[in-house]
Amino acid sequence: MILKNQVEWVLHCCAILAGLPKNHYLSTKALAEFHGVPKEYLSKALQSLSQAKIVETTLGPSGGYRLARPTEEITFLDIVEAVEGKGRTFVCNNIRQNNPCRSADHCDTKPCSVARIMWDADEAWRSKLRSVTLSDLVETLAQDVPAELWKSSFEWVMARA
Amino acid sequence: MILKNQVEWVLHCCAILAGLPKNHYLSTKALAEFHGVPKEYLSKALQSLSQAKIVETTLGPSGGYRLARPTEEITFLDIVEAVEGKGRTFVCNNIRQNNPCRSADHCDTKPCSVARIMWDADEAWRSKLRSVTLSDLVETLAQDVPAELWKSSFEWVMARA
DNA sequence: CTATTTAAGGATAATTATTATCCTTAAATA
DNA sequence: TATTTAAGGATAATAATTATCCTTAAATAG
Repeated sequence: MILKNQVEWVLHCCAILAGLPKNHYLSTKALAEFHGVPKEYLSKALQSLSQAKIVETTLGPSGGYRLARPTEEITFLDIVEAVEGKGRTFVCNNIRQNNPCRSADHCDTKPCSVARIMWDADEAWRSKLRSVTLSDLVETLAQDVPAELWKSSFEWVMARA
Repeated sequence: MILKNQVEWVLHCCAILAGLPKNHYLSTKALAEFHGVPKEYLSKALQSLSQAKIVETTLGPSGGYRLARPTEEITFLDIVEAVEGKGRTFVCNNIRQNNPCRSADHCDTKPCSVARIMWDADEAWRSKLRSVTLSDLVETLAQDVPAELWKSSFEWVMARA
């Protein structure tokens, strides 16, 4: 069970968009080139972000993407779910219904115990992702990325935004 | 990103094995029939449990599987990892290395910030699964499953164990 | 000793999900 | 008007999941 590589891509894209000055847009082309990923396929992932209202777009030259909300109001969960979907990692097929000892009219009152436990773990995962915002990420990156590289990357982006 | 259906199967199988008296084994055939799942494929999942030392086996008539440890010492994480592997759900391809502003000899000191956050969420998931044992599951099932069905299921199993 | 039952594991096939690529359309803009 | 862009449809390539079938060797019952 592995997340799509698009998740990694859009998280990094959002980090870049987070550093963009107001009223600037960055194109799929620039984002794909910056991260060294295929433009057409990245485009699909960015469309998912757009549908999820995490980014907004404009067309034409100097068009592209920008964040739709302040960085403090965009969580990792928002971004991950936009690409990966909101479904749970554990799907309960209710195999307890196949128990040969069950009467045909047996009716379950609660979800399966196994599923409840697995879903609790899912929720712990979600909860953790919900607790981290893009703002937090930018803060961490600002500390981790050498000042030199931080500056040149910003300039690279601004030459295209 | 969805867990294998084998995860659901083996969790239910372990619940059944947890109710087995000492020195009894239950075969793949019985477990597959009880849960209404394909015997051959379930067998692969049970082999994984065996390799993970969660269950132990014996051959021949009246052979099959039994738990290798007390129920309090088998966690959901043990079982899930046996089938699903121990890898993380987020794989970092380190796309920051593709940043065109990087000098060729640039060397990262820490793992990528994005990955660290995603891995924290993975760990929250694992941690939750590690906190629940087979013993806990059996306790919950004992409350959820009607006494009638509980009894008849036990008898069904014992007729084959 | 023999026939049967069983788990283990190899080989392979079918199905589904992921990872793309290409093309058309319509909007923005220079 | 020509160019640039996102959106979205269609399709293909690759990989993961979900099986099925077969052989081998160990345990056991007769």
